[in-house]
Amino acid sequence: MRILIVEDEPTLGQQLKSTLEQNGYAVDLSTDGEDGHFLGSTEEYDAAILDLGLPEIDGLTVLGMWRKEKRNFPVLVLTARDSWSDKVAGLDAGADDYLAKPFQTEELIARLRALIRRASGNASSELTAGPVRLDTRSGRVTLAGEPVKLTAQEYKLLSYLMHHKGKVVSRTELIEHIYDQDFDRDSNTIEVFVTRIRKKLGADVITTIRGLGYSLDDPDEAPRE
Amino acid sequence: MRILIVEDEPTLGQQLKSTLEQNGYAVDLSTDGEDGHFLGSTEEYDAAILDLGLPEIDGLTVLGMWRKEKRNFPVLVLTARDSWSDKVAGLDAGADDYLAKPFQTEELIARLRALIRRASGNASSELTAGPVRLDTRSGRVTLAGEPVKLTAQEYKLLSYLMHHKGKVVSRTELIEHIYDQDFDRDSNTIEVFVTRIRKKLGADVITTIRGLGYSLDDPDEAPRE
DNA sequence: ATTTCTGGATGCGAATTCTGATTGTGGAGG
DNA sequence: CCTCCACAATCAGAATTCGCATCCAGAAAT
Repeated sequence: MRILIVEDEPTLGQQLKSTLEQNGYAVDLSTDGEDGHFLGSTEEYDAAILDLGLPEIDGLTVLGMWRKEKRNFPVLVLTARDSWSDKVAGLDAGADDYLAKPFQTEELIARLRALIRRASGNASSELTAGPVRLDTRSGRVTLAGEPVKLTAQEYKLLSYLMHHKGKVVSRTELIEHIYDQDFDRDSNTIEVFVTRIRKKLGADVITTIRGLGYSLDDPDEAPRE
Repeated sequence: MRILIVEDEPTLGQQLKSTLEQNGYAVDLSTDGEDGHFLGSTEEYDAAILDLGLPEIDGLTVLGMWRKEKRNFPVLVLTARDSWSDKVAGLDAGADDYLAKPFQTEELIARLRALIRRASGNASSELTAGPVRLDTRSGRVTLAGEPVKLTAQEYKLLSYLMHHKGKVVSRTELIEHIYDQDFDRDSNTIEVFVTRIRKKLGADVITTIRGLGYSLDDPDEAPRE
């Protein structure tokens, strides 16, 4: 985990840096707003600790710029001030947490952990197979980056296959997982939907294993002979 | 957005509930740990406010159980105690934020907003999608700069969609997140409100994915990769 | 008391799914 | 090497489901 500290007071900054490093973080320390903003814009951090009382550029401004640039790492704001209106302003400006000086280092560490944990919680789970990409979180499918419109059943079928990538899935298994309750077993809907998916995503996405079922393989992972 | 409050003191609990409701949240209130834990386990919340000093079951225990059950909504912990060691314990138990009693309601609201914002992966309190802009701080919505008057429910629905921009959101999910506990789940209100929002903001703001739900897309957002 | 808002009902129109028939294909056995 | 057969793919029309607009009554706000 990589952390950026923007803190103008050298003693505190250094102390924080070494404490965090002892806790297993990689830390960059910047002592003024401009430099700090630049680092946050160009490097990849898992979180930032930002002092509001900076010389030259104010901390809130730096935060605002990051957010405008779509820099979405969580930011923990430090401030000497303790009025709730400042806290509200900071939180609404895009800060994720707030800590008033002076503080216990343990509390800082705990809050930082909480921030990072929370931020990693909404990583989108993506399933890929060749050029096909399915985001289970947003329910979206793309083919080579281009969004593809799938109907409800098409999506369910593809989703099941992608969750079992590389495995041979029988027609029965598909019917059981796509339809609730019992469903007319001798119907060829599965074939129909496989056809339709192939039309939208390319014929080679789903492989037919004659007599057994279908399988979805990732050409990137299975080196072809 | 739907919030769970677990607070044993009835006066404070009721007061919080009505304040939050005035701010456009759907709120369920529980006055003891067991019931609170049950609600948090079975219903869908966008955040919870949890008092640590509960009778019978301790707040930290409730929190621990939720986390063990993989209930990942953000939790804001309230406590009368003010020692940092308690804070650290709370945060490490899986709390996402911490507020010591007594507190300013404004700060609570601001922290709650920040929690929900971050939980949905948004950095800024200004949510935009094409010409539509929603300011979670003021509760205002503009279309191409022009202010638009939305009713309470319209705002709730739009707000939820904008917090989950790009995601396909089912009707069930919408009902669960903009209404509280007791509400008739099979009614067509969602459709009605979607229609009304489209009338005010333009038909193309909300996309229908037949059989799956609705999704709000940002045309400005370049499809990544 | 008046106006606005909410939530449920209804019927229409359209997109989607299903059915059944037909055409296509691989491979085992002659 | 060819044939045949079982299985798979495709197609088009039918049936169904789903979503939308509209309306109305009761609730809530002003």
